[in-house]
Amino acid sequence: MAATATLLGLEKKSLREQALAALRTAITSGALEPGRHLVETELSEMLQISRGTLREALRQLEQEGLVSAGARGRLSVRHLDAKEIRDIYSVRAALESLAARTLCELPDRQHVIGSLRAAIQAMEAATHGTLEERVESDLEFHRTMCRLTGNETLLHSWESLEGSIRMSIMFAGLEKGVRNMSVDRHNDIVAAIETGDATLARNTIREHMDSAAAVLVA
Amino acid sequence: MAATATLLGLEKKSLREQALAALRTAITSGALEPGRHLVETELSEMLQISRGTLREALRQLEQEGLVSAGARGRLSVRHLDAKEIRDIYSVRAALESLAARTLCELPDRQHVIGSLRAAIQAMEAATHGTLEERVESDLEFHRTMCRLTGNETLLHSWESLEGSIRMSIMFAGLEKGVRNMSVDRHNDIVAAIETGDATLARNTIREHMDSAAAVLVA
DNA sequence: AACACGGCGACTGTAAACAGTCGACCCCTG
DNA sequence: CAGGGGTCGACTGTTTACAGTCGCCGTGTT
Repeated sequence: MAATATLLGLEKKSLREQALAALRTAITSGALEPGRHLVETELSEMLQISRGTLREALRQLEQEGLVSAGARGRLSVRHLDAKEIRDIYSVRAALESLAARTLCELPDRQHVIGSLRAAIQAMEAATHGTLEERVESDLEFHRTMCRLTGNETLLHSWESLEGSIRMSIMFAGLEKGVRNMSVDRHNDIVAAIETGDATLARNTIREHMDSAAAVLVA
Repeated sequence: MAATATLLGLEKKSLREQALAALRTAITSGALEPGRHLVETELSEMLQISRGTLREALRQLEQEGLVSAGARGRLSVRHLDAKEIRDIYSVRAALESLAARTLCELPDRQHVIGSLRAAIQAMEAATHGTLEERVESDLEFHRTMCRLTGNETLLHSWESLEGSIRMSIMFAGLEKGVRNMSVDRHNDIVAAIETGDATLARNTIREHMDSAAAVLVA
């Protein structure tokens, strides 16, 4: 039963994880605006947790690049300019290109294709949902792609970047983000993977990323 | 003066940073062998720091992939098998390919070439040093390459992977690691960047990574 | 002998207290 | 009025103490 609960993601989350999630949401939603100075006592009071627990969460956030350290350990919400967004998307493109290429090289891609198609359906289902839901389903597709490679390191690296990606979308303005989630584009990616042509898949990903980044910094 | 001290890296390191460095060294040197269960009270006593401070360091280590979490927050030193090493090197190759490609696209690469050549000279100087020094100078070359792109996100991602890379080298056995640092290979990389041919540079990096990974898992 | 149960020890999760440091502001002085 | 010095307040760095939980082991029962 315990195992089932774990598999279903129902296990009690530690306060640290809750705090981490809450802070991520607060930052990517803009509740904590870029450049905002983060005061530990303030946050611990807001989240109703102790500073020690909070600090652990902040370390992870720091590692994810959502908060940056200033003088004497002062933390503030990271501020992204256009160049940084392009840089983030360059790295994202590199990682997802690897993912696509890896998937192309799998002998049996049926299961992969199926999972990706399911993720796209989830995106379609969210088409008329809130913006947050649409972004979420979009990221879920890409995360799934990385996960399906079976390369844990790749998945881990992508997830470390995920916060920055979310922030890019947030920072570039919410309306702009909408165009970033066309279902067609994602179908192209799946189709490319289905053919098994690694070069094609890589180029499709790269174009997808380039256009997404272009929209965000336009 | 304070700025100078900072630039020279002379600023007082916090206990957390010292602990982090110590733990990284302990793990990559094998003092804490893979699979080893990490007990907080044990480590805090060894390092002469409090558990709270230690836990912050452990969070970072976890994010870097050097330690993995088991049931109920139990941490242990990550165990790498051959597949994982290949996976790590796949991601490394993707990141460094991006770095090389980015450098190729710079209009003025003279400064870059100079810095890389200097890094190679440092490697040559370390040829007859200890194994640790050779590995260090090797990694320094690649880190420099990432840094010179000016893409902070890329550098950050690479540094997040650095611990895993070190662990790969350690895990695969120390003797094998030696061949991993041929100066010639690195000269090839610099030469490729100098030509400005992004495809050539990318392929050179990829070959370098492939052969390195092949040696490690042989 | 097998099994259920209860106490115990080992660890992690969390909180609260203590210490040190830097900057701002005010007062005092020339 | 300008400058020096000192006090105060706001934070972060670090430690110590407390609570909860799980597994182990011995014990008693059948």
